[in-house]
Amino acid sequence: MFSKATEYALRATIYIAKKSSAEKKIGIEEIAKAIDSPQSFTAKILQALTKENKIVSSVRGPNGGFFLIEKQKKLPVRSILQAMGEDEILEKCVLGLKRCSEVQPCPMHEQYKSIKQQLIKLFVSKTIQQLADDMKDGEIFISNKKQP
Amino acid sequence: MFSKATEYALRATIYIAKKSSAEKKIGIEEIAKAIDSPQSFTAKILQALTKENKIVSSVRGPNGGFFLIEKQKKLPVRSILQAMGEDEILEKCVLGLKRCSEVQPCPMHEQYKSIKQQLIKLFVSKTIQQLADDMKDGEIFISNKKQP
DNA sequence: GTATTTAAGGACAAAATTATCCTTAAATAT
DNA sequence: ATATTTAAGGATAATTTTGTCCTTAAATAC
Repeated sequence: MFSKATEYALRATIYIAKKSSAEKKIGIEEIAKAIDSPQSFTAKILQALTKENKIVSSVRGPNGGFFLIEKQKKLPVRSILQAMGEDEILEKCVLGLKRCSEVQPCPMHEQYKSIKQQLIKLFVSKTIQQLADDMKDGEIFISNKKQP
Repeated sequence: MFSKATEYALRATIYIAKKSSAEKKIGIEEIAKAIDSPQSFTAKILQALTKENKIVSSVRGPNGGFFLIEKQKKLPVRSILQAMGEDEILEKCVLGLKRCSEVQPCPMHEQYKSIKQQLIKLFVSKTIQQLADDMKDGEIFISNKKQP
């Protein structure tokens, strides 16, 4: 569905939301290990998400790292897709037709329509915070390692 | 959602299903023009779909070209994804986690589950034939050109 | 048979994506 | 001030995806 970059962006942001706060920031090394992603590449991605502090916040130096302010935690998950420039996936025609629409529908359009709407709704209604909160019980994970 | 290659594969196969038969085969030039795809690249893709005549049939020489036999028209759309090696997209975790499952769900798993099921159902239940048939009325299209 | 038409197949090129590494800048601690 | 820690940023490399072009093979037409 999404590119690796966007998958890493989603996982990293959720992990940061869960594990950190303005008081307890979190470093790139821990993040990359936790979400099982290539560290340097993930750093680049977080750099993008941190641009203008849109999705993620960061500070440099000792005890520095990444974190989310309250406002950022309340962002819909879709805003991560937008920041990654991969938002159009949710709107796109399954067959890749530029003109596919209600006026000029492709053969999949009618049936795919409701699935698309649900996808959009999911990514708009769920906030970063909510996903992080869901993990609190320890029954929901964001790692590729086998849970004990 | 899908790679360009798979988008072209879907569009080309549907177009062939609609426009051709064992009696009236259809050439790569017409196909590529009709579905608005790069001709040589599309040829390569059809080559793959024609391998072992799995999804598409073809013959060379004058009046040769591509076509579908009845058996092929009845294949589910998903078989095109499978032939393109992109079938896993339907099953994959949205966050790209290898271990995401009912036992070890990611934070999106529960909500994405039903969307995934609908996606799979759509691609399994719809046959190539059905998509081609839907276009018969001239109210459903597979082109990027503006309809008059 | 020879020429023509059309897909098959191989080699290669361009572009995008994924990934690494090194230097720079900012913040803190001493 | 100096050293240390950590993200920011730039350069570059590897891989995958997308795309083109040319030759070969098969089928038909003559």
